[in-house]
Amino acid sequence: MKKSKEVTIYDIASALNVSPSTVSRALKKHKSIGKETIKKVEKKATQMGYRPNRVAANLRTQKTNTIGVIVPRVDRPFISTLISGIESEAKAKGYHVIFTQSHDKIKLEKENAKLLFNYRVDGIIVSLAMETNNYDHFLPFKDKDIPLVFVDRVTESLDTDLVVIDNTQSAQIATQHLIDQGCKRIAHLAGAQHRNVYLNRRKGYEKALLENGFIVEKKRIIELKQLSAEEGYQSAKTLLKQNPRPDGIFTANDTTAVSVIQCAKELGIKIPEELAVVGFNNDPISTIIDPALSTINHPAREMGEIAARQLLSDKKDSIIESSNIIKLKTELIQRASSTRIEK
Amino acid sequence: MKKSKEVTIYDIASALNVSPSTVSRALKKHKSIGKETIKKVEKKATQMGYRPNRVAANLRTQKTNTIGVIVPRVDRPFISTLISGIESEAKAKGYHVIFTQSHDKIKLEKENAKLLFNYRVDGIIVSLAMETNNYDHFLPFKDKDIPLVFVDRVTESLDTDLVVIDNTQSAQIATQHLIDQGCKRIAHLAGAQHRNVYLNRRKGYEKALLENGFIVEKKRIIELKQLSAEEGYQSAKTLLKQNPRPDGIFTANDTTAVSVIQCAKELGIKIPEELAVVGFNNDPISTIIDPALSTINHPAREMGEIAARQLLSDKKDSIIESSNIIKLKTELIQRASSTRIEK
DNA sequence: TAATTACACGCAATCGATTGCATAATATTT
DNA sequence: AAATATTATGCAATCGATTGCGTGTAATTA
Repeated sequence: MKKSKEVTIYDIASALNVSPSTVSRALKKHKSIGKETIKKVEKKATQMGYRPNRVAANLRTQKTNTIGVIVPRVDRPFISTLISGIESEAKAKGYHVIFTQSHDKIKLEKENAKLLFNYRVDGIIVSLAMETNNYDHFLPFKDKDIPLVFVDRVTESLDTDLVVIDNTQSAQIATQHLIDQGCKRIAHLAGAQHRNVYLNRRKGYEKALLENGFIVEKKRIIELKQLSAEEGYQSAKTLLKQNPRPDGIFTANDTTAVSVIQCAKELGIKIPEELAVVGFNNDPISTIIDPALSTINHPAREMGEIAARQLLSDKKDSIIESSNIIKLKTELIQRASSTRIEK
Repeated sequence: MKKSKEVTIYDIASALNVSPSTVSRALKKHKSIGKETIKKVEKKATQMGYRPNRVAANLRTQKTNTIGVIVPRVDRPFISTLISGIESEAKAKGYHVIFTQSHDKIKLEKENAKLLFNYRVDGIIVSLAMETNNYDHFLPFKDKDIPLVFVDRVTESLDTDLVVIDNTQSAQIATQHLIDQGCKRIAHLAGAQHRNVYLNRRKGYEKALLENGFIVEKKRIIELKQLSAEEGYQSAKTLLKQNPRPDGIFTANDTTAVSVIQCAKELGIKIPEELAVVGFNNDPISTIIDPALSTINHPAREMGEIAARQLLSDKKDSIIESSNIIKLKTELIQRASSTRIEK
């Protein structure tokens, strides 16, 4: 198999007896090049099978038209939808996406940040690993003025743009909803408390309780490291053995909410009559579980799109050096798992 | 905000009074460089905050250490897991991944192929768009001897490596299972028949029927364009209104299988007693639906890993110019939706 | 001591496209 | 007709790292 040689603008140039600069400009339809020449060059280029070498162009222009993405892992509904949004928006603006996974490990997150930097991406979008508690690996980006946007799992410590939802308010609404449905003993399955999203969801839960004259009871709050199905199931067991038993549970994600429902079903506890459940994320599984799960809809795709838009918006123009915190709206989706009172 | 200047090997060189080539080699721990010098250079490099410019290196070496990926869309369990596998394996071999989505449109697939080519990726992995029926946009890769691997939704027409599962056999096993459970009238929700995966699943379905002395009835096979939940629901309605009604359904994916179950439940049809259902993919929803869905487990992550491994394996060494078709094993996961006879 | 080998490093070209600064040719204005 | 503007194109440096080839010095061998 013969590998055909790379065709460059030099080849086109000599075939046409013009200079490489003319070819370069012609291919960009630069106005200083004659119409005839442009046509000639374009024709020859396709005829010779020319393909512009972006690597060379990138080196010269100091721009790669590529953005890097670091997420915990792509095989989760929220993240894959988020990424899909990022990719769509980036593509619309002529950018490509290099994505990497941290697998929720700070070590991998650091490595990825380094590699993306070395690839000279024009910006990066990050959703932090569960583990991450130090943010120095992002400093080189700040130092070089490379746009950096955090999404969902964020930190404010770097003074960058943030795209988030109002976790506190969402959780408060979810909890208030349980209260409105007549729940008296509401438990909460929380996530790692050093991650803003889970901390705020817990805060919202507590806020709702307090505003309604309930007390916050420690034994009704369980913090889970990963919010996995297994953890959810175990915690549900613990909670549902309590006496008196919780009659409502708000969980920090849908995965654990589903586990709660499954566990309750096994124990013969009726949902929503004896136990009302509200999750968070509006994952596909929330509509499949029976009874369907009430949950908070997280606008994943929009978050991705906005993050990309924010990243690629030309900040240089504006004199204001603001670090925006963009908060997107969520909505409570009420389904059977929490509907005791008909609307 | 002052953007700090790029530090290059030239800067390190002049700071140390050595040549750039020495710095370059020292950073690579080239054996022809003295130990002392290597240490000096490394120290200075970190001290000056040097970050190698991969773009420049890529241009010079004609290698980008990047592989491109084109998939229909990432926000599906199978695909996101596949990608996760690709990324993990690629990373382990020092490669990065640029991924793109075709959204099941050939036009986008073409654009993506072009862009990835222009970025001079070292190889690409593709899972075809639903629409794609012409493969010329991949010829430039073949022409330049850039490794090209198709996964799952493949074509044999380009004589490349393929990573697939045995769809025919899997479908046959699934259908045979329904027969073994006593089903007499087995229907099939099929996917677009010009895509190998769906064609073969249908073939396997038919094969099982014929081998058991059943006849293949057209009215029991419905071809769906997208295999979406809505399509699945509508088709289920159609099938379940037939007289006599099917007592078993094998669907080309889990999404539609779940729709079938939901539809049947609404119609008061008992599963699995009156209707046994088997899906395909082993998506998360298959364990959430009640009754749990029997399905074919698709080794998504392994497929991604193997595709990447295959792509990056050094073919140059081997004299044999084989285009491998790697077939991975699947397994039938029997759950309640099809269990009439206790094992 | 002379000759050979090993070691450590520098020179300069190269990868392919871009672009500021000429320059030549033609067109327009005065 | 001379001066100026416009149009079309070329020259050559540049982006930053890599690498084949060459060379000077020190170490080893005959």
